[in-house]
Amino acid sequence: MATLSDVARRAGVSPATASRVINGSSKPVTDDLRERVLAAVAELQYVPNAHAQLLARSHRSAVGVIVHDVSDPYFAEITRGLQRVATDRGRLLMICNSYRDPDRELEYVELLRGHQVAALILAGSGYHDEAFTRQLNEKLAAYEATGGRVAVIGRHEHSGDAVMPDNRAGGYLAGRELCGLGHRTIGVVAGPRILTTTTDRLAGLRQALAEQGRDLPERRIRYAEFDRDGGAEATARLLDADPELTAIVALNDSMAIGALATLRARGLAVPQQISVLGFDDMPIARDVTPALTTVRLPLVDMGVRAMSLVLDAEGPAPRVEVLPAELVRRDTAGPVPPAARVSAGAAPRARRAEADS
Amino acid sequence: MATLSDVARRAGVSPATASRVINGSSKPVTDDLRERVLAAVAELQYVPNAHAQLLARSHRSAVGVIVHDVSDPYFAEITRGLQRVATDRGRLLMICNSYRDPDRELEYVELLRGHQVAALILAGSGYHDEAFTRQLNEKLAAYEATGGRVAVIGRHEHSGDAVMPDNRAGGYLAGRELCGLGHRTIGVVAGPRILTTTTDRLAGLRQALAEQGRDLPERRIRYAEFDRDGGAEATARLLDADPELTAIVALNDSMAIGALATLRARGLAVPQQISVLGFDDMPIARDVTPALTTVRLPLVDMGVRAMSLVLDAEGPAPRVEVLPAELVRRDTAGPVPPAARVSAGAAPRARRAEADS
DNA sequence: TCCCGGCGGGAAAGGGCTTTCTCTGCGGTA
DNA sequence: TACCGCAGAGAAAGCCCTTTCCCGCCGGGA
Repeated sequence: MATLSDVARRAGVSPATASRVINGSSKPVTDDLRERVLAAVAELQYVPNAHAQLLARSHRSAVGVIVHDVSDPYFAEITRGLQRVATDRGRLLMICNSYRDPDRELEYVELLRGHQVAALILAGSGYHDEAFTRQLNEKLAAYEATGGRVAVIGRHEHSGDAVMPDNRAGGYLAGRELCGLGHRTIGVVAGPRILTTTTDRLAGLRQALAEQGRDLPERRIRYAEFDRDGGAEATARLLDADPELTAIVALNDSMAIGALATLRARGLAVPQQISVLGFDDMPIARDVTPALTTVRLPLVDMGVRAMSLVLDAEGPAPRVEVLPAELVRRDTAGPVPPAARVSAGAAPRARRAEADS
Repeated sequence: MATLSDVARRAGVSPATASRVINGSSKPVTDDLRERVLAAVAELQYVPNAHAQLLARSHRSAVGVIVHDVSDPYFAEITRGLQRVATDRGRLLMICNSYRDPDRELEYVELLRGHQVAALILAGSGYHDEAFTRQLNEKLAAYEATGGRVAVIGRHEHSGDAVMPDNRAGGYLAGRELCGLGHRTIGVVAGPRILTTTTDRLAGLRQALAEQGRDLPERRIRYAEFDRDGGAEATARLLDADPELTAIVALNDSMAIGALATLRARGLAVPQQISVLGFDDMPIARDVTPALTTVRLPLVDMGVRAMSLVLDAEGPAPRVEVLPAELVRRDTAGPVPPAARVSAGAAPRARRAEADS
């Protein structure tokens, strides 16, 4: 691997001059030397050692991002927003997938700190886990103490800058919509209960139902992985336990798609026999059939805001931006089927029997 | 930011000793000193500067990956495979999105070289572009000359190790399936014509049709972006020009989903009135309605193979692994509708008229 | 003619870490 | 008791850059 002094030697100049030419330093260099250096660079296919540069320059430029999984559309969209701003400002992004493993998350904070990132963005749900939260906060505090900037997306645990989707309001929107359509027996396909995202969305849902004088019993909630297969499985369990369900709220769109798959397999017509509501409005939501009614979160915008927060000069107080959720009506949510409206027992049961055959 | 010498000073030892403790060097250190160092590390929240480490150690460990876009399911799956192997071997991955911009691709090769990656993996389609191909090859050659390992996935341009999905055979499979179902007027929704993936798949398709004594005229091909919206748009153009189409082959699943959307909007029933075939078999393919008939590529496995190629000791000749494509029959491809079988003109035209109303 | 200012270039000092080499001090053998 | 060998710790030499500081030289003004 050619080094700067190789280039300098070949060009017959000092490393200092070579460096100045290569980096377009403000210090003037005669055209003659400049050309010789450039020629040497080309001949040797010289590429500066990024680590040596980072070490020599003091200013840090890259930004670290920790997400659950970039290939999950939820995070893919957020990342798109992060990227957009980062690219505009000439920042490099280092993206790490924690796969929702708290330990890995902690490790990545260290790793990114070690890589001297100028800022750190954690996206995804927080955990109901005191010990972990404390550890993470300590690490983040230590990082901030050395001048690092931190922002979180959708996580309560950090006391600093944050972009918060209004999960609770979103849950409320879902609940109100379903109540408005006359649904009374609503099942929930939820993500892991340790995630604050799950509990926040549930809380909003509960509130909407409470306003109608109803509650959401635990037996109508099934917790599973926050993905397609988790949704399919949870829906199956829900249906087995409670055949008279007229609506299912999935706490994210991936789960909703799984729910749709299970419903289709069981021959239940959506929305004629049973309604489904998703959450997030990821791009594929409009392309499933029937197109998914869901609660939209401004995912890309969340990324944009978070990156701006972290790159812009620090404001006075910790800045928290709450971004609103919005209901997107498509084709999976409809009025309660007439049979269910009359009796909450007999008719749906018959339906189930026929569906499972 | 605490440095190693801060730790050493606090522990009352030399930096050398501190380094040995922290890295678990083979050189023995007394328990007393070891504990003092560890305590100092904890108190100072010390994290080694990764750049300084990389600079001081000679051996390179990270692997660079250049893909079109990780959030595109095609690449997400490949990346999953890459990750799996990399994680098993304790390698860090640096993933870069080129967004299919050749210049950016070139830049990323430099960037990753500058970051001293031990190996480089380029995934995605090659380009029909002599100049670019030559430039890329030069850069890769220069990198390999300094001991870097390179593997490409699905790209012809590189003469070294490669993992090649059998795009041509896949195209052939698609063509044969449709011929077998009796289709004679087949439209193609293709990706950018500058991509070798597009032309390879088309070539296979042509070959299958040729065996039945048919050809695939250019007017039945529409080139667009390799994504959902590209597919939707190309399908619309295809239908406008050729209403008597009984089948559409989309050259990847994203485009197929776009095609389905357009068909739905125009009220054409799939597969009763028109069949659709996808390509890749990305995870969502089974969840659209009707579930997508498609040509499966072993995406995760492609990633696994490529990473293994690059991390395993170099074999003698450049190793090229061709991975087979496989037809997955689901619900979007059916026999030619009776009307079309009789007349290739009148009936479908009527159908179109009704659909557009 | 002399001096000064400024420009273009190089020497050298880091930046934070690893690792070889060297040194000290101890126990053991002759 | 003198010497050897080795274990454990430190000194110092890089790794490859950037950047400050300094030096020599040239032109211009007095």
